[in-house]
Amino acid sequence: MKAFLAAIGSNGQSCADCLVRPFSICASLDKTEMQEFERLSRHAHFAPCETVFAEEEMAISFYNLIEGVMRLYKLLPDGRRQIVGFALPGDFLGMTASGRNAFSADAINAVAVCRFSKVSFQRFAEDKPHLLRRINEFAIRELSQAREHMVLLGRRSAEEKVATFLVSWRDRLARQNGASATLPLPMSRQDIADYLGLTIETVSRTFTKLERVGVIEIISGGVRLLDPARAEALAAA
Amino acid sequence: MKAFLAAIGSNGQSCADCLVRPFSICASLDKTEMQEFERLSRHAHFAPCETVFAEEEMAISFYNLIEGVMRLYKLLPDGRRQIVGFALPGDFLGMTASGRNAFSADAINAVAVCRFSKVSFQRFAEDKPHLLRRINEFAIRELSQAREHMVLLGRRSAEEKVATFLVSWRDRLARQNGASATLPLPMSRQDIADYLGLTIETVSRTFTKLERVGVIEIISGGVRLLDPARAEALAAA
DNA sequence: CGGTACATTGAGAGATATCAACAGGCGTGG
DNA sequence: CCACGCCTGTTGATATCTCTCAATGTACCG
Repeated sequence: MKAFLAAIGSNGQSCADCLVRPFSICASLDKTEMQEFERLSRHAHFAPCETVFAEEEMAISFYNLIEGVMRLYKLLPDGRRQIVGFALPGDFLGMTASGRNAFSADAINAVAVCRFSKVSFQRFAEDKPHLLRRINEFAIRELSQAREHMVLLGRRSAEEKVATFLVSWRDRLARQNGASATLPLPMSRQDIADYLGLTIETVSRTFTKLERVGVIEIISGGVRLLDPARAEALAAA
Repeated sequence: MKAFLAAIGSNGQSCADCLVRPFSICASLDKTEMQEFERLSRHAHFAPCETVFAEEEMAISFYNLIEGVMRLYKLLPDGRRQIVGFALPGDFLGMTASGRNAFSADAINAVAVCRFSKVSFQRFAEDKPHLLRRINEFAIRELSQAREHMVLLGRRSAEEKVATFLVSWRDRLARQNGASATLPLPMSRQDIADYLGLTIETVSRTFTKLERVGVIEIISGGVRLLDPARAEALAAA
């Protein structure tokens, strides 16, 4: 299962053989731009649970996630946590409205990123409308995901939340690896709970329930989607 | 109270005396660009409860909201509704990832918009990186609001939700009209409930409770914030 | 083999939803 | 100008879902 997720992404040193390029903002760059762009970037690696950046911190870098999964979250003063998204290879992080990060980002498993200083990135992007448009598309896609998630958080039951999560996680992974009934879930139950606005116990119970009715099989490090049609129905659109 | 909200925005025919320009994407345009831009736009008016555009519909226009308040919402197949935001004068609507609207938009009170066909807008914006960047900023700001709202939906109690809503609604209005203890609430209790992921009864009870403890006074068409500090404390950051 | 962190399961409490009745404001029409 | 009806909002009683607290189980790692 680990190998499965590790297969997403690239350990290559060069953009030329970067496996996530087609999914990343870099896909908008031509060969020459790419070479210039490559010189601006530094690879960085993070171990599981390491923090890549924290909320409220000055945001001085952009990141292209090239390998691994990250959790993006916000904390309330009393420690309650809401995970606002999981980042997968190809995702672009670091855009802010205020200059400070709007959320924190941790590595869930081993993570590799391309890091760019904002100033050099912005100088590079300045006169490249195609890159700006691509970044804009990414922002709009995230916005659309965020709104979809608001519906989940505000209006769905626990069962619908979990089913929706599994189905859309499958769909996201499928875009990179092709379809599979076996879903790796590198994040903990607590992460899933904080993503869905539930407690860990409710998530656990709901998983068990879905297994009992034959929709999923709980396996080490993930689940197998035994009855995807049923799961989609439970997700209620 | 109606006059209060109507004062936001402009009935003027020309961009030159448009009151929302400094808040809108137009602020990034110089005088010449503005004049060209003006020729691309058509004013349109919507009566309370009229739908400006609907989810899933092909999105062929962009909109600058210049007067009034709109509710932006998504529906589940069984009719459950989640309001993903309220739009105020200056807000820019119509960006999509897929070409289809990700949500529906209704006028709450009398609404005036500048409407642009996407094709002419995109032709106009093509070689204007400053406009692209401005639009990008708007998208990122919305993204940041969306994530803040996820925290509210997933992790806050009813009382915290209502208090947070009142405080941030006040702050949004203050940005346009200056601070005031009197908050117009042009949206219905049902709208507020669907925004906060609650039922109308819970919203009503919570308003009453906040009034009983002296935090607000419920008045026709809105509330008066009697104890803003207390409201902020109840909002839990 | 024991410890620790994570996950599951159970019992009970509590917050919010649901169902139902009532009140108040506003416009309409007599 | 008043009465009626409708729509929105409020309040109450009860139900239910999810949370909380607690115990047990399980996998991984030293």
